[in-house]
Amino acid sequence: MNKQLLSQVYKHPLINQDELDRIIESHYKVAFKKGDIILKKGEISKGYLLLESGLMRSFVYDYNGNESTTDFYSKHEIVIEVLSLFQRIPSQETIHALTDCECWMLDFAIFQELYHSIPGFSEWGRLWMTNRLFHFKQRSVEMVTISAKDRYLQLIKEKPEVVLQSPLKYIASYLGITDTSFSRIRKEIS
Amino acid sequence: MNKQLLSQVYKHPLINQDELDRIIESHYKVAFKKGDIILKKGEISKGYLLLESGLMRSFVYDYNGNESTTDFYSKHEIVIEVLSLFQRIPSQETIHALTDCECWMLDFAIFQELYHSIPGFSEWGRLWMTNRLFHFKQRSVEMVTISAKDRYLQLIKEKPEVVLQSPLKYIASYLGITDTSFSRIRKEIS
DNA sequence: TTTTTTTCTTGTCATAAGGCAAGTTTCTTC
DNA sequence: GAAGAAACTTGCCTTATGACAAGAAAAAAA
Repeated sequence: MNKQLLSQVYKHPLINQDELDRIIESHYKVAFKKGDIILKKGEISKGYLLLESGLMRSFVYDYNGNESTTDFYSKHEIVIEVLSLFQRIPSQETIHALTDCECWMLDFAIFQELYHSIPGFSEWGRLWMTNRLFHFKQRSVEMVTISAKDRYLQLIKEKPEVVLQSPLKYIASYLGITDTSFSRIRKEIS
Repeated sequence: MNKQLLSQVYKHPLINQDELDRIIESHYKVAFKKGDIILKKGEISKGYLLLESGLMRSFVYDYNGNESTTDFYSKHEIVIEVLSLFQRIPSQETIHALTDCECWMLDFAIFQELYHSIPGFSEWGRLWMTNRLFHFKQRSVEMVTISAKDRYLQLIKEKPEVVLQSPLKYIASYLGITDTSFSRIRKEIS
């Protein structure tokens, strides 16, 4: 078991070595093929994943029934549908592997056990949640205050792997524009 | 001490009566005047508020230096800057009272104590956080998939008090458009 | 009340992005 | 490797929203 990645992700001042080991041992390995659906709209999420390698995306259907990509997940990131997992309700989102992926899985029941028995782990969880909240708040501001072109340039900087590995249409739907417009922006930039 | 509001907000299956009382007793009353700044960009948040009455908004400065309203808070809602409070870092956001407000305040240190000694409270907190995350994720999708006019109609439905009490320019910046455009939309609707 | 400031409206013109449709190019898969 | 299906590009025209500026109305201050 390669603990490198896991111990890096769960690093936190309030988590000691024993606890860290316990957390790490609770994960198990899973793999997905390109195109696999990890979580489907309507299902209840059973746990979350840590990406060892590969690329995933999550999306929802907007009011017009079009897919809208809400996020990309690349290696060393946590792939999770928070609302479905923690409220035990059917997911609005669908999670989709864009490449073959290797992951570490943590089941909900075990997560709960760790969350309530290791104070540092619940701090860690809150910290993570806080960052996500910030991410989406910022995103909702940027979606209207920055032009699509600049949002694209920002994405290139922050997640170059996405631009290299994802089909254009998913990037376009992440940027909130049509693939036609995105194609034009891309042309303009290169 | 009016416990009505507080016990309603903290209602959760895993919090028993004793615990609920302990939580409620930890809050103290504060009042703000219209125009007051509750938290200023650059300060570290000292705790959070529960609005008994009144209206507040939070905003950030976007890349062009313009104010962008990120949220409105009306009565019975929690007014908080999550990132600053939980990560103990200077706030990006500013929180601003749009009317006179009566609030219940909970200090960070006391919150932490409750969070780590009452399991139901940390569940409650995570649940709340989950809902906020959902809110902003959805908002970031809607900001580009729905027209400004429809976002306005939605706001009227969901938070009519905002439309009645907030100056037009803050609503416009919440919708992500200029006040000029918003004025035209409003005209068109009425 | 009068003055000043802020908030809101309206006009004209510019621009980013969308809708639709026709073509290419690149992947699948049989 | 040929056929079909996706993915991507390009052209033409429309539309939502922005930028700037002038003025009206309302609210705050004096």
